[in-house]
Amino acid sequence: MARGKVQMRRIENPVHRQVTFCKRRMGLLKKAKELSVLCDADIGVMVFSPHGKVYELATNGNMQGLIERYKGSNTEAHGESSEQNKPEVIQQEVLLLRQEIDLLQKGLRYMYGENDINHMNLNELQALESNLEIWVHNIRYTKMQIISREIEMLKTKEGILKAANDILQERIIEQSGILDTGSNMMMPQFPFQRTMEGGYYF
Amino acid sequence: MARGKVQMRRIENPVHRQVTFCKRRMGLLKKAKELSVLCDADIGVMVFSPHGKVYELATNGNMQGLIERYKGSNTEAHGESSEQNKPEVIQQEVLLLRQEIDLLQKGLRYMYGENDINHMNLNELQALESNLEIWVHNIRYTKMQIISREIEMLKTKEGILKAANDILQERIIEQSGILDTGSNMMMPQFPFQRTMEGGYYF
DNA sequence: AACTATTAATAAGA
DNA sequence: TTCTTATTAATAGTT
Repeated sequence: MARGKVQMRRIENPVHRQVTFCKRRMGLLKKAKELSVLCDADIGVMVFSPHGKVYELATNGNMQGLIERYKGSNTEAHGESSEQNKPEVIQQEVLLLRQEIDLLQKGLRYMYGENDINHMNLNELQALESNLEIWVHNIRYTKMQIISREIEMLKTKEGILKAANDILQERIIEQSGILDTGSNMMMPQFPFQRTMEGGYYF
Repeated sequence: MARGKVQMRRIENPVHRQVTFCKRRMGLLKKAKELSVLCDADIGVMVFSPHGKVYELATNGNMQGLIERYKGSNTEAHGESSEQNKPEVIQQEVLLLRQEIDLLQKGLRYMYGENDINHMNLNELQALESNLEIWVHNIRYTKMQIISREIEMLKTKEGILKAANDILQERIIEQSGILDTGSNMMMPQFPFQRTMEGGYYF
């Protein structure tokens, strides 16, 4: 949609294809989120890259729930479940639990749009409370993943620099020996003391 | 995207909402098809209207297949078998869901004191909601402080080590000059290249 | 459902 | 991957 039309066929150039995949995938998920928010719909999107990687979006934060719901609506339409010979009671239970969660999460969204909380009953509010923690947990988990990655990378850099330090120091000692001077006295105290090697309190 | 921006929140006017739902739903499915064709990806989209109607798209013509694939990619990481609907698996799922709910409810009760949630009125519940948000926020804030401190310290250490590197390198160059040998040729390439200087996504 | 004035998405280039 | 920009595509409000 820019700098020229694009033909609706597979992009042959692999680089172009990858770039477009990345951009349009983001666009698609954004559109899905918008539709969900604007129109109060639950949406699940699964994208399978040609290399097998999976990208997903479940606007209620629970793809399993949406899948259950999808299967439910599907089998209901056909009047029966053709494949599951399993204890249906338990499966039904999972379905109900997930549907409940879906509903409650939907209620949560009202909280941030308008104050429709006043129109919810005691049970709904109770469920909403439980959901807040789940919601917060999901966000927190994602952030923690990012932060952990960041810290790991910083630690790696630290390790590399320390190794570099050690090598450089050895070199100085070597050369000092060759010089045979008292210049060691002036040598800075490297590597620096290590501190704070303890765990991280996530 | 036309005749004025639209706020990203639920459209209150039911007619507008319905119209937008229809238009954007079509747009979403179109985008999904395009992405699929252009980038050779398989895509599944499930849209659940607020009234329970289901709209779907499976670019390979088989949503069940995509769901299986999704589940497979999800559980492969955990090394589980491909049998998703084994009674044991489902039972386990119910157990986990229940435990999660139980845990959250315990936390809520603990937070509010000894009061049983079931005996609370609307106002109390609303107060509880506020408290929960504050509570969660405080925990998150404290953790962020700790993590920020951690990252700051790592960065400081990095800076110190880099500075040390520079000094050591200078020293080597100096001493090499005194030696007046060709040993520079063997000098390692320090300091190491800086990479990953990007921001942190808190 | 059709029509457009606008906004949003994005292809190409850097 | 990310940013910018020139264009096309999507769509909000209207008819």
